[in-house]
Formats: sequence, C-alpha cells, structure tokens
Amino acid sequence: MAETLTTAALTLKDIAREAGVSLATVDRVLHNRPGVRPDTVRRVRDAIERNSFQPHVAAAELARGRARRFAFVMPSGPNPFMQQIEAYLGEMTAWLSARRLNVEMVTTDVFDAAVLAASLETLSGDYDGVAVVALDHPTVRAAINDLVDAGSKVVTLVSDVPSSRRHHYVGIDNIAAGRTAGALVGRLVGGRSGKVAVVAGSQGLRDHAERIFGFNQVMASEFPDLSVLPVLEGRDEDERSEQLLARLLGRHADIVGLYNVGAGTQGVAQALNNKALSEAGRDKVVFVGHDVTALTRRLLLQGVMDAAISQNPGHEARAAVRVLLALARGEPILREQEKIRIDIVMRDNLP
Amino acid sequence: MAETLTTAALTLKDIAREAGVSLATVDRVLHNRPGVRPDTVRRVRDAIERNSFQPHVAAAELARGRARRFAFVMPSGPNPFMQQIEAYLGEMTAWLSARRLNVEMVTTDVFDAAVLAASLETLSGDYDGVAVVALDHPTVRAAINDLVDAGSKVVTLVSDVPSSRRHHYVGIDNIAAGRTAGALVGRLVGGRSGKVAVVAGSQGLRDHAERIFGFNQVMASEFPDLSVLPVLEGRDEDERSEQLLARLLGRHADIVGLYNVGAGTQGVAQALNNKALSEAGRDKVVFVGHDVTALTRRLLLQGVMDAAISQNPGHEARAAVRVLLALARGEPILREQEKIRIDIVMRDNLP
DNA sequence: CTCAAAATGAGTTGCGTACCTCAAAACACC
DNA sequence: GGTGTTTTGAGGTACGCAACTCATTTTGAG
Repeated sequence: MAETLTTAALTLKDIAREAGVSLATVDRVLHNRPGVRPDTVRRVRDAIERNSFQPHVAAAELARGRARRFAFVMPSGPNPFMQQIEAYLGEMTAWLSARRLNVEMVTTDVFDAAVLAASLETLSGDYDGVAVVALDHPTVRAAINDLVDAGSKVVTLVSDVPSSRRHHYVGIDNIAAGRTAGALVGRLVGGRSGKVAVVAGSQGLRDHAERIFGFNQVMASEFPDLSVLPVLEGRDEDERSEQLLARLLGRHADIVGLYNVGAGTQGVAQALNNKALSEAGRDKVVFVGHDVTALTRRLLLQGVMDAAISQNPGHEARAAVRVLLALARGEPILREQEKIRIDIVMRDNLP
Repeated sequence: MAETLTTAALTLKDIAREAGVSLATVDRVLHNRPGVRPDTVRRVRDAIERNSFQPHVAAAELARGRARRFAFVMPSGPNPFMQQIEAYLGEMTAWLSARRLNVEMVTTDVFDAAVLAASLETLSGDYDGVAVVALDHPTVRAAINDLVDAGSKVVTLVSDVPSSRRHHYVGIDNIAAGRTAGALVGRLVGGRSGKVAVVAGSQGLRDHAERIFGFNQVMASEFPDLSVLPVLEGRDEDERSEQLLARLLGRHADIVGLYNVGAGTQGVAQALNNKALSEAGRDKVVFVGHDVTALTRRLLLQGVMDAAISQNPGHEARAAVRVLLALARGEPILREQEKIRIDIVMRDNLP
C-alpha cells in the first residue's frame, strides 16, 4: 500500500567510515584530486556505490561559495522565437538568484561563423556554462571545443553542432519535425491529389535541411498522390518568400498543400491570401509551418494556417539552464525531462 | 551585447543592517514568528523588497535539517498511465535523494470517495506535501481541506477538485483536450460526411465529462457534416467497450470517426479491426484516443489509431514533485513550466 | 636499511540559514 | 514610579560539504 522511493540519508562521514578511510581521502576521491592510490580510490567508490550515496546538493552548493556564471549566446536580429527564450529566462530571475546563478545574455551574429566563433572565444574561462545557438561550421566547432577544454560546460540550443564536443543538445530532432509536418500535410489534405509546395530559409541551414529531408521521406512513402515541388529558398524574409510562392501558385493550379520550413511566415500567408487566388475558386491550401508566435497564433485562429510544429521556447530556455546546472554540479541529467518534444499545435490546443 | 539577468547576492545579515534590526528579528519576520511590532515588520519587509533579496535556497535547505516527506496517492488498479507516473518517479530517485526528499507511493481505490478520503485522513500531519489523483466528491473535498489545514501542501494530479482548497492542480484542461480531439477527428475524416462514435468510461467522471463536452462543442460548430452518436459507456473495460462498439458499428454503416475518451482501448481497437467490417468494404474509421502507452503506440504505428491526445505522464510526475517542493519552500511556482500541455501524438512524432 | 616521495589522517574554517536560549530594552498600564 | 508584558538584541549551535593545511604514516627505489 505504501512504498518509499528514496534511501537513507548518509553523509560523507558515513562513507569514510564504511571505506575505512578519512574524510579527506573521500573528498579527494570525490573531486578527482591527486594523491590517492588506485586501490583506495576503488574502496571509496565501492562504499559510495554500495550505499548509493548522493552528496547533499544543498550542502555542496553552499560550501563552494562562489556563484555560477552561465552565458547564453543568441542571435542579435529581431527573431521572435529567440525573444521568447529571453523572455522566459527573464521570468526565472527569482529562481535563478535563489540559487545564486548568474545568467548573461550575449548577442551576436550567429550566422557568421567567424563572428560567432570570436564571440565564443571571448567567453573562454570566464563561465561555468555556455548555451549557444550554433551554426554548424568548422570554425564554430573549434571554438566550442576550446570552450570545453577551458572547463566550461557547453550546450547547443535549437541548432546543434554534433561533431563538436559539446556536452548536450537542447532542441528538437528536426528530421522528426519534418516527418511530422509531412504527415500533417498529407493527412489534412484529405485524400485529394495534387502538388505540395515547400518554402525554406535556406537549404544550407542544418535544421532546415533536416526538416526538408524528413518531410520528403514521409511524402514519398505515404502520400503517393501528392508530389512535392522544388524547395523555394525565401531566406526567411517575408517579401522574398511571398514573391516566390505567389509565382509558384500562379504556375501550378493544383497546389493543395504547403510546408513553410522556417520563418517568413507573414509573406507566405500573404501569398496564400491573395485575392486573385480565392476568386479563381481554388481549394484551400493546407498550410503547415513552425513555431507558435503572435503571427502564427493569429493565422491558426483565422484558419489560414492549419497546424504549427512547435518547440516550446520556454521549455528550451529552462531546459538549457537546468542542463547546464546539472552538468556543472556533476549531477545526472534527467534525459526524459530535458528532451524537447515536437508539439503539434492546432487551433484548439493553442497554448 | 551582454546583459545580466540576476542581482547581487545579499545575505540575511545585510538585510538586518539595512533595516536597522538584528538577525533574530529578520528571522522572526521571515518565518512569521510572533513578537514583532507591525511597524518593525514593515521596515524589514521593505528592506527585503528594496534589495529584492532572495534567501539562499541551498543554505535554507541545509539548515532546516530534516528531510521533506511527500506522498503520492494513486489508483490501485493496473492502470498503465498511472504506472508510467510511478516509473518516472522511480527514475528521479537520484535527484530526489540528492535533495533529501522522501516520496512515498500510497495506492488506494480512488474511485470510492469514502475509501479515498479515509486514505487521505491517515496521511494527515505526517507529510509536507501530498499529490492525489482525486475524485471530485464532497467527502474527498473535505479530506483535502483537512490535509491543507493540517499544514500539508496539496496538489491534485490528473483529475482536479476545484472546489477544494488544494494549492495547485497538475494536469490538463480536459475541455480543451476534448476540443482538440474533435478538431482532429473532424479534420482527419477529410470532408466525408457521416456519423461519429464516442466511447467513454463513464460520464460521471469529471475529466471524461469535460472531454465529451469539448468534443461536442467543436463537432457541432465546425463539422456540421458529422453527427455525433450517443456516448457509449464502456467503464474503461475492454470487453464491454468492444461489445458496445461492435453493436454500434453494426447498426450504423456510415460511421467515419471514433473518439475514445478514456481507457478500454484494446477493446475499441478490436471492434474496429473486426473482420466482418473490413470485408464489407467500409471506409477506414478515423480513430482518436488518449495517452501514449505500449498499446496505443502500437496502434498508431499500425495505422489503426490516427492520433492520441497525450498528457505526458513523466512531465506530470516531475511537475507534481517540483510544485510540492516549491510550495513547501515558499518559492514561487514557475507556472509556464508546470503547466501540462495537451500533446497531439501521431505516428511520426511518437516520443 | 635509508631516504625521499607518495599517500593518508586529523583537523580547521566558512558557506547562509534555521532554530533556540537568555538577557536586556522598550513599552503599556495603573 | 513601579509593575508586568511585549519586543528586541546578542549569541550560539547545527546542517553537510568544499577546500585547505600540516603532520604522520606508508611505500618504493636505491
């Protein structure tokens, strides 16, 4: 009827007694300090293991004294998604200062490898942890590795650099996101056959490329009645996206679906809402895009957009902080908790 | 370019000096202990406010000494959703014991108000916090209020008792969940017209009733071509659900959609997979249900089920612990973080 | 066996708060 | 003014660990 999930509360002193050594030696083992025989190390580790001893977080935190410094390296442009991340970090201030954590925002041009790498270099050695929205480029990869070597914990945010030695990635699986978009477009089109348009920022961006890959995968294998048109590269700009898409819609009368991979949503929506189009009596185009912002929220409510694939920015911000903290403390990471899920947002489950 | 989100690290001593009182007095104010003139209380509060002082969580936790005890009151039956919650709590053991938190599972018949209330009464006074999957019934409400009066922090889990004085509810908005299910069934049916079946556990359960309400709302207002059949009450049992549904499918040849509100999924799926049905050359029935379990996962992959509305059980378990801890510490709750979102899970974004 | 180096023990201090005691001061009341 | 009560100050101890010093023991190489 009742079952306890936790163990007794041992202290380092107990471990020392168990292992037959002094507190000083346990301390040396626990912090990988030199001057302990391998044999003794093993005995201490065994005692810790046997009793599944967990150092008291509060005591450890209190004893170390100095506060921890984390840096968030974010794009400098007016990106709503990033602004939301900043906003959520702002909401955590009480939480952060109660734990004596200092979080600093560093903005930079994350799309220029050299600039980004330079920004990262300036942080070297000064921070316990760094979260960075990273471009996947050799220069950036080197900068990240340098940070790691300097002792910082590094977490990539939103966009990963898998070839670097970063400690963790906080963000979604973009291939799965693309697959989900594909499934949604296919299903929501509802059996009609026709063409599907894809608008992306650039196929050079890792996350965009991966999403397109996943999207095509699903379309090819599961919706043979739908054919995907060549990807339009709108560079995440509204005007350009609108023009390209408008032209495409003009050329193909049988477009029934649209996947907008990145930003430029405003332009895409305008191209879809074009008067000439609706007057031609064409079917509604199923429109699936990314991220819940003020704009996409409105479009979903209006029925212009049918579904948004969303990675909760608040969750990303908080997860990044928690992961950095856990890494800095040497605690295990709750992988399930820190995993960023792919949310499907439709009108009725708008958050 | 760089911006800090946190404030200086003051201590209680600083506040005492600021307010012109001694440490003891600050302590009395902070813990609402008696024996301080209202005027002095104000001076201390002002000093705290002015400096936006935050007590050091780690120090407070260390000083109080004794561990905190939390109880989770859960249904005793073999409910996969609840089992997942237990499993996720199990994964947190390291996290919990590092914070000296004791979590105990108490199983009981949560569907019997008297039994549940009795279980709650036995916990009175012994726990810092209680999370309970609660039936909304006057007896239970009273028991919850008693717990609150005895000094425990109380959180309702999955199913709420809004009229009680519980401190927090960790779970989804079930009306919105029903609306989402409605939108999914409607959209995935893809323009066909016909009838929609609804299978629930019982309309007496608050969460089921709310889901049905939301579902009907959307169906009525947005999908006039679909008519919802009277709700089948399967009592969350497989056999009963299967029989009822099979009979209904036999009577109505034009059922195109199905919403399974609660459990009994196995039976529902079997009724749908009935040979006689497929041999009759009928269209596929769009099937939307709740929760991602081993079973629904399989059904989604097989294409039998089209979408699952999910409230992430891991998230619920962790949120309940975090909320109880924050309440016990007197910390503010990060509402955005602890809000349980309604996830739409389809084959391609299976977690 | 000798001696230096390596390993270990014993101990201290401090982190910021909770919680407690006891004495002193301020106050209210008659 | 004296009395009793309320309010405040001063100080101590404890929590579990990090980080450090210094003395002592053990070890291994010559």
